[in-house]
Amino acid sequence: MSTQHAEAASYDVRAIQDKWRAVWDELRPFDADGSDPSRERRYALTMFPYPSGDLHMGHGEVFALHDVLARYWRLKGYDVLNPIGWDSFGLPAENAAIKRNENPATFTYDNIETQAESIRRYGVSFDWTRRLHTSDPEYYRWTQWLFLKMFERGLAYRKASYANWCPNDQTVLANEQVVQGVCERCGAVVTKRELTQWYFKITDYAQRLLDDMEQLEGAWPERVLTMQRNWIGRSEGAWVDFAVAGRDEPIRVFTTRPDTLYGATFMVVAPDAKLAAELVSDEQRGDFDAYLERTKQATEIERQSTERPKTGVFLGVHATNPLTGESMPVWAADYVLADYGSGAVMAVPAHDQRDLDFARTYDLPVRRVVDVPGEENPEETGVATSGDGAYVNSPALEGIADKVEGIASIIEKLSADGVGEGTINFRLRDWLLSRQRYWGCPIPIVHCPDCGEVAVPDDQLPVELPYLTGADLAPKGTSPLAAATDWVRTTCPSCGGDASRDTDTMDTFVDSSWYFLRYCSPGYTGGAFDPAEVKHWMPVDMYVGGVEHAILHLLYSRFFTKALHDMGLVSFVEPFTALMNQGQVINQGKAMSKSLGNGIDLGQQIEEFGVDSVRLTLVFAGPPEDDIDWADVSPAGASKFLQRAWRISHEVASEPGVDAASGDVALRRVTHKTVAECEHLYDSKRFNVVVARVMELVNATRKAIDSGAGAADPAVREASEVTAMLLSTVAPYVAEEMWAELGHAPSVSQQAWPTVDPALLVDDTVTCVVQVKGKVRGKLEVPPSISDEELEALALAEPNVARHLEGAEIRKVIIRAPKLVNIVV
RNA sequence: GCCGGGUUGGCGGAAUGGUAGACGCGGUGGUCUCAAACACCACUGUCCGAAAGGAUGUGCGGGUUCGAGUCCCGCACCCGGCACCA
Repeated sequence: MSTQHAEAASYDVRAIQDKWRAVWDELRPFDADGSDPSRERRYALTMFPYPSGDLHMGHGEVFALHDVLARYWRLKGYDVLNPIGWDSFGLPAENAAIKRNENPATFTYDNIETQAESIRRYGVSFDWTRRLHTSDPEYYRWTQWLFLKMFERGLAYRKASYANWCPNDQTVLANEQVVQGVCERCGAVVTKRELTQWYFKITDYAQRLLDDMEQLEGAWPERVLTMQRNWIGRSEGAWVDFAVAGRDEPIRVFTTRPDTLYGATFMVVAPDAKLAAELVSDEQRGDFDAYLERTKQATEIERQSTERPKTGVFLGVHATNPLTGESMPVWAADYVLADYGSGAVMAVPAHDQRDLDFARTYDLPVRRVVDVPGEENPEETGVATSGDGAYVNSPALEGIADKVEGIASIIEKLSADGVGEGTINFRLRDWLLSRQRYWGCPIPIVHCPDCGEVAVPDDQLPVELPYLTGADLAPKGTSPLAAATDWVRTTCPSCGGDASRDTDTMDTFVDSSWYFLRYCSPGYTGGAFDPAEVKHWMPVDMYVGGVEHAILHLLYSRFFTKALHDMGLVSFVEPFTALMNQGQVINQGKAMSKSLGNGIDLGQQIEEFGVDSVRLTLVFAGPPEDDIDWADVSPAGASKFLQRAWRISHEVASEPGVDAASGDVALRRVTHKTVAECEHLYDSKRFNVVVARVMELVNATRKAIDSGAGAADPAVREASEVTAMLLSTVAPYVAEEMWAELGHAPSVSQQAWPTVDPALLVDDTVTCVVQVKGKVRGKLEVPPSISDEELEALALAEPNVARHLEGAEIRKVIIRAPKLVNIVV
């Protein structure tokens, strides 16, 4: 037999890729059906790509992992929706267009065609009939429609505020797009600009975004839920009003420690909050203006640094402590943030480190009101205390030594006096959605001198982008659309007078906040989506994508879904019932980068090893969420295995349709156990282990052919057919080829999941481990039905066990028939 | 600082509280070959031993249990998130 192997048969990787691709195009086995409402459905979704150049390794991994599940679900008989599209608005296309003196559509749609071709070659089982691009007017018409729905309900509004500004991209950014003070996209240091911008009122949904995470617990990665919780930043406390002499409005502050109110010795207001400018006295105005100017110059990085010494300026006014009636100086300092809480705080230097640092810098009084056991007086040590302890200098809290109780008690007192109330504050800010760039969805609003902000009527949507090219797109700090004067000039839909269009475009995250709904009915013209189709397909059963969207896209999509729910447009409140974050593909311990020269090109790997081998390599490397170091894996090994698997199908010597029941029982047991176990493994997303089980099946089949039942045994055919089916989820081309070798008509991906014979899951004999004092001293081959008594007798008779029992007294025998006996001496 | 996740051979990784290291990579030896490649077979945690067998072993220290990689307590280190958020 070894002579045969010396010229081992093999399949032509490239030929079968071309062959089966054509067959799939003809058969369309991956289009979602939807015609039978009683058939159970599954929605598999992968984060749609941005059309930058060709696919890279990261795409290769997401598509491979997500397709395993889609294909498994199809084998299980579900009607599977597995759509693909492009997130095709965005800056890279615009920057390329400026450089090449083109319109961004050229770059965008060229890249989309390149990627589409690569994805087809990659054999992903997408339903291409539902393909969409967010930059198509037929798509963004509905993005505008949804914006207007938000506008109608007051969820989209315009306000003047200090916004994050990226000096490189020349546009404002949402908070979510500023990471540690730099632009999430380009890395430029972000500054602040006062601008009037559009916002979505995501803060209205803060509590629900938090509460509904309960539904996602266990189905979303814990770290993503944690990130969202951190980002939303719920904080319980109270607001407290401090009266100011000569002013009607009090200074309102948010505090989580109202119980330390007796320790408040001064107030601090954010310099860039309106309140500061209102409060400042004439004598202090010069100093304040200078300080405010310095604050504005500071970058987000500088502003957020905790290392920086505290600075501030006295505002020349005093506020009154509502509990003690004491007069407290009011300062402005940039350690207080304008857009959190009310932009003002009561400073309790003894029990807040920041306040203490400030107090020591400007020689302000420190008064301890909580005596924390084992901790020194903060005034002397310079270390603020925040723990529980007996309240001191706090008449209203006498006898209380518990923080929770103290807080409740003070809130009650403040409420009774009408100067405070318990409240909840969030870190989450409203979503700034305007962008001063061209290649995005125009905001469908007309500004009328008489009527104000007027929605563009439905029948006039979409508001299409004017065709601009090259230098006309160059960032100037204002939207390029403003330069298209003919486009801007329009009439007011309300009064018919002269008016102008809004010249900003939307953040591209708006486009992607609802695309999963559009997939359900991509051609629908009666609205953004057909409610009946959405009801049928949504919510998404598995969403696969990178963790970098943990708080951007995923939070926004959750918000959109809830808003649409409240509008009565969808029946569910969470769009993605399960989420999987694939790891990164790295090389030699480091992220791939041009500067390191360690990049691995997906296309090149496919050229060398073929699609199936690359996909198998990515799936087999480890758990889906773990990073893959390309230096640790072996696409050549994957190739070898696939050839081995195929060769078996080539050697099978029985006819299709032969009854497996007469086949070799030992091999049949392996086959049926593999099917049963893989089902469980797929369901728990352990695809790497699925591959390992299929490898074991192939090994067992090889052995049966070479030194057992032989290639003509029906069990060998059964094993090979199961191998082809399981393999079709990971390596679709070779699986089809095997299926054809086995004499079947395509497509293997449309076959029904094999039926497991429960009788074959039980072995004739099982290995029983015999332990003495918990250590393995012998093994027995016993029938699975063996009784405890029989097993104990056999165990005690085992020679090596008997040797270890010599001279010892048996105290207890634990029997877990038929697998284990533990003898305690 | 707060929150979340992790730590298993040379490497990637398997293990409903019951044989730790499945499967693969790499390595060693062999079959085939004039030779090589391909393929196939065997071995491969560490230490002692010719073998039988024994000792030891899942980041560290304790605990629960007949039995712990798995459960509980404490600690170290690594990765990720948030952080002048009052």
